[in-house]
Amino acid sequence: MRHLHSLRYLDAIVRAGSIRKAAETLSITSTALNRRILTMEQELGAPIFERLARGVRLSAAGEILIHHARAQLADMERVKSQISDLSGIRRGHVSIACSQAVLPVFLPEQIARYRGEHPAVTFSVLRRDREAAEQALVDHSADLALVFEPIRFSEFGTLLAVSQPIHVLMSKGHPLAKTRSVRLRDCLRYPIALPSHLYGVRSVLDSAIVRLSAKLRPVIETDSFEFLRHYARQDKTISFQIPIGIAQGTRANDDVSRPIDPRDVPPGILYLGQLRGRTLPVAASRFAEQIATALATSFDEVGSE
Amino acid sequence: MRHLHSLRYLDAIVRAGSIRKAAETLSITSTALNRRILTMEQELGAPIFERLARGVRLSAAGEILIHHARAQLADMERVKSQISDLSGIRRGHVSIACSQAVLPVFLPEQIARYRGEHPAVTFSVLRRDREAAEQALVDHSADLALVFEPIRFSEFGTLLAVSQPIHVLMSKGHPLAKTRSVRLRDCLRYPIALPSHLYGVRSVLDSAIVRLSAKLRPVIETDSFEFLRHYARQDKTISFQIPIGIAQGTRANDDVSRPIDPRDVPPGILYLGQLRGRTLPVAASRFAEQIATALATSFDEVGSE
DNA sequence: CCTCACTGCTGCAGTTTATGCAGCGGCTTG
DNA sequence: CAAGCCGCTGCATAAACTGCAGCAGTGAGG
Repeated sequence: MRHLHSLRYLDAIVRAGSIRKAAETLSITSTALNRRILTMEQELGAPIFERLARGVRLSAAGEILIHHARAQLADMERVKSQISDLSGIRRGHVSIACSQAVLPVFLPEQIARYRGEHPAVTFSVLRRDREAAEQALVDHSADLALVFEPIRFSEFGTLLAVSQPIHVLMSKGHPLAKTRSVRLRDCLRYPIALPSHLYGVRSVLDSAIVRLSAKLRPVIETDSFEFLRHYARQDKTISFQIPIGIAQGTRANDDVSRPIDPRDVPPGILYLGQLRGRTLPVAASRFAEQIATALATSFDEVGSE
Repeated sequence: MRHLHSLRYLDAIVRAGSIRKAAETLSITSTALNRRILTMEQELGAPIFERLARGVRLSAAGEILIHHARAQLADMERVKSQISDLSGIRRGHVSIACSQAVLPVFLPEQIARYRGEHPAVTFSVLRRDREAAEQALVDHSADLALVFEPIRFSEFGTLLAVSQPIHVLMSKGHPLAKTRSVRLRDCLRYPIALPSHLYGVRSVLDSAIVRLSAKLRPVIETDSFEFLRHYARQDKTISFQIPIGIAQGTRANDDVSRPIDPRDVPPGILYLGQLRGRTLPVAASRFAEQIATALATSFDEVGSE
């Protein structure tokens, strides 16, 4: 819709940090962009940006406005998708911000399944740590978030929450693999590879370790689970992961996982959520329903709030 | 803001029912308006209006769009008011839809008081029956609603609810005025003037009467409380009203009011509310706070929901 | 200290978009 | 069947937007 161009421009400037850069990405001249901002500021009666030597920064008024603008843009998408839906065409776009754990198995499966039914729907998958995921909801760069142990909750509207007990990951022949369930103390006797503090698995482990008045001494600390998994296969280190991140039933899998005894480490929680109070586009809403049922059937649901 | 013109036009057409009529009220030609709609429909990929011989009517897609448009327009007002508020100027506009009962005394007082502090704020007061009040919230023609015994609740977000026992209204010398409280049966012995079924007072009375297995036989039935009050002064009829509608402590008042015994007629409830989930403009929000405290101090608050 | 790269901003000209006028055909109503 | 609306279209005009070239201000780096 033409009438939203100003808002799109605004958004681009905020993201780019300067009018000229934004003009490039929008493939118009900085002149046009600059003028639009000037007229908007005049209409508004207040400056939207502070002018700095290296670009522009949102003023207080601008902060309010950009929030409104992004909401408008997202809402327009929703309207369009609802109208498309009216004529029977299930098209649209779903953007989802998620923790790494759902990337290898769960999300690919789910998206493939959804697109099997609705091939006209496209997806964006944003890998975001737990704090950034909520931010993505706020600035409407994501419709949905699927996050393990999120940090802040103010703008997060929970759709579903499921329990995710921490599992120990190791190669097949590892001594810990003998028992059904593993005690945390036993883990500490082996070299450990850990995800960085950004991740929920780590924070759950950390607080459990504190209660044990022990200390985690990781041999490897990384923010790539990909690396973690491959490394554990070579060295005899152990690692940790949550069930949704573990490929179940794949044959060519030399890795073994065992749950940690819940007395030692309480299960973490995986949240499916959206921006509080927002009405999602049709496609996003349907997809959310799908993964909600998928989650609810595979894992234990946790009473929300 | 210029970029919202299309939405404003859209809204005007829906209200007017035809493009030509709307064009008049907008003081542009029908050509321009028509063209805007056509291009919007093209951009949208779906017709917004059905064309009839006598004008236009919203299509299904149009219904979705107009809802969005009105929300956007209202939200822009909110943004503007928040930005004005930033620079310390408390300006803005508050539109309130309300039952008649608050018109004579309560609302004039409250608005005057608010405008005493913030003279730059302007008001619209829409007298709406209980059903139309909620409709006004939905189509954003009102920010707030102050309604006695509303009918539907789906889109109504309650801010405060206070109890309003029904009072009997009569002229000074009336026999019923002797006691502190009046039984309903006693009222039935006198000629009665009643508001029409549109009003909450009537509906509360009606259901109470049914329980008494008696019948109301009103001498006068009207939708004007103004008339009701003046008539009761001349004839010896009695009438009914809720406390907030009764001028308390004014000297030049020949009317007397007595509460009906709560065993006969349970108190009705006066609701202050807004559109569920909407963020109000600053002025409306402040004003709502003011009347909420005013209501809470004068009357008994009722646990919401 | 000076240079240099980068910023936002402005006057002018060209282009695109929106508007207004007159008029057509279709429909309902009296 | 005529009158009165209605939405819609071709054409000319008015308004808005865009692009080019160039200016002044600012901060980083040598």
